[in-house]
Amino acid sequence: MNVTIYDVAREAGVSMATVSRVLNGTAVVKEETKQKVKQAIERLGYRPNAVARGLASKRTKTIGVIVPDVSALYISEIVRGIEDIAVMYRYHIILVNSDAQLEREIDLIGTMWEKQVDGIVFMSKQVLPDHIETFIQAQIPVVLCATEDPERRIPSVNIDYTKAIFDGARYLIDHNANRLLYVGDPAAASISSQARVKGFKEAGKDSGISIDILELSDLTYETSYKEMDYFLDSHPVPNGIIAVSDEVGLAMMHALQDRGFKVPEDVQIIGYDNTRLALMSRPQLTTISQPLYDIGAVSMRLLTKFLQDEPVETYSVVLPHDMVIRHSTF
Amino acid sequence: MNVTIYDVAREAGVSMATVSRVLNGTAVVKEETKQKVKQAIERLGYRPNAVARGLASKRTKTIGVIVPDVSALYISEIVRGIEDIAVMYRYHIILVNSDAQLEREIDLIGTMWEKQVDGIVFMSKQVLPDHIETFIQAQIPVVLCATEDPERRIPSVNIDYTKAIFDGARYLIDHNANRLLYVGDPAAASISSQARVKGFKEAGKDSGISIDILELSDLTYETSYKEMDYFLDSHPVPNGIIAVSDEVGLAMMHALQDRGFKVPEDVQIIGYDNTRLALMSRPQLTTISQPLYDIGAVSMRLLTKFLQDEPVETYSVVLPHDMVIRHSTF
DNA sequence: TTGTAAGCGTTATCAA
DNA sequence: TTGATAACGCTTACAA
Repeated sequence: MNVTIYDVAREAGVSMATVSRVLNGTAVVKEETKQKVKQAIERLGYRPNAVARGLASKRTKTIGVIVPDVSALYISEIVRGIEDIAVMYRYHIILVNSDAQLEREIDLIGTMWEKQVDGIVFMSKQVLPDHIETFIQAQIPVVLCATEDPERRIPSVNIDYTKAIFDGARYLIDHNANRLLYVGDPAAASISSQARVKGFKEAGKDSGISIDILELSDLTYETSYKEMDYFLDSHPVPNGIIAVSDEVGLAMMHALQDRGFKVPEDVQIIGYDNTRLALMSRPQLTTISQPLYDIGAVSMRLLTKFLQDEPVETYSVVLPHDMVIRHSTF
Repeated sequence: MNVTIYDVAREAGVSMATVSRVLNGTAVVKEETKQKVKQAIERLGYRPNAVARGLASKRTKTIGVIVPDVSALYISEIVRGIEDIAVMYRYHIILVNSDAQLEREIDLIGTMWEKQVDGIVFMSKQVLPDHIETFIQAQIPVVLCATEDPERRIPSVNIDYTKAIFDGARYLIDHNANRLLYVGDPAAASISSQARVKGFKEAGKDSGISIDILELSDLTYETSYKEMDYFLDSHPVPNGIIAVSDEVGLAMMHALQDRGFKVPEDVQIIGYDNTRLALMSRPQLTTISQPLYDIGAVSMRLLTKFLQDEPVETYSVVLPHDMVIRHSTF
């Protein structure tokens, strides 16, 4: 059998209440007693049982983290941010993958509820009424991470996707590009896609600028390359491209280069995410950088504020994005 | 206050034991009673409290997953494998990052103990006596994932790193390379590094083959590029290279190409991991593929066997690796 | 087939 | 400053 708080109490010649007190520092204990208890703990190799503690205190010091897929590069970076801050505040995270499926997401929120997590960091393509309803029903503090509630009823941490793409497009325009192409997934796929397309369109409203959009069926290098290649058969070559990711940006670069076009002379390209990929192309890729780690970290920090009843100024945190200028643009 | 099993019992007009029985299917319950209970659960929106259940049953259905850093590409892929199988067996995972620091690792094992996890999937550079001791003390089933106990006291899942590099080197030799270079981190850094270097040396024992090793100070693209560039100043150009990762392989390729060498004509290059990166270079990178997802999945599966007292044939599982031939080799 | 009641290992509320 | 003791919400003998 395992050593319990009761064993420690007996060993130290005090009551279990006192042991609990020195363990949690919830009340003043005479220094001498405290030492006795600590020594007993040491001697017995006692470890408090977090489950029992969770039951008694109704707080598990555990956060549910629901993501579409940890193995996605940008997500694992965010998760790292979440976990680091969680540890800092003495929380642990239960990590689950939803594969971006609504039913599974709802189900997972329920499971988190059963697990009595103190809070949830939630990530998904979009937030639907079903989500909101479940959150409310479960009565668990939630922070949306890189995800937004259109009605802003749930706190969230994001960057301004619209402005990010807008800035990128403006940069191209300011550097003499006038035939712009945005390459991404179908805008219907997620809130952030819609936001990006919106930014692109806004930037292209100038006179003399033509804009076009290439919707990819998926966001892998191979598909992007092929579909761009196909696109070029029937469309004039753009001289400015913004891609939804560095991987797609790289595919664009290769598709163009393989047709004999020069980057950035003939066409300038901007990627997205500032992954290591952007460094490994020739020329190196200019890219829009999202502070992924920070998005995770700030989400978790925001959640801790709710959990500790700290005052919260901003419910919808917007983190600044950045453009990293390399050599695929002027 | 939350709905408890007691509320359900009253609502259904049965005892809480009966409710527990229909919940867990631990005993036969009359169909009629079962229906009553189920309806009561439905009406009340009851969710069992996993913490209370964990305390009473002494099993939390939770697995601790200790990794150096989730945000590392290959690790997040493994974690995904772990989580998928965990879900399949109705477990959840608590994920923690150790940053490969011994002290933190030991500490985390202790925390997992407090959390009363049913088992641990452990990943680290190496397994030291301190680890083993802590595992034993905690009395929690552990599976080492992509990590090995030199004395094989703890079950583990790996690929045969020695053979993987050996195979790669043999491939190069069979394709007329006779000046081989292995590029990796210092062999002292981890068990797997040592294993790889060993495989390389073994393959190079043939007459007429010269082998060399370049130890990188870190494994990023930039550093690798620079250190290779420096290396080439004072060493003859190898005609066959095996890199410790695709990223490093890519750096090698670029360093060579920038000096005017042709890949694979002048020098053949083999990467490691079969990441998406390998597809994105020109020429595309031949690479040694580790089944990362599977390593995670099999680790977790193995752990479930221990947890459910299923018979286990192999304590040290070795998964097959693979060579993906592309265009950086003949 | 069902009910009773004793844990599980803490925290938290009273008293002392 | 400390000690009893009642929760916490469930599982699990043991009875019935």
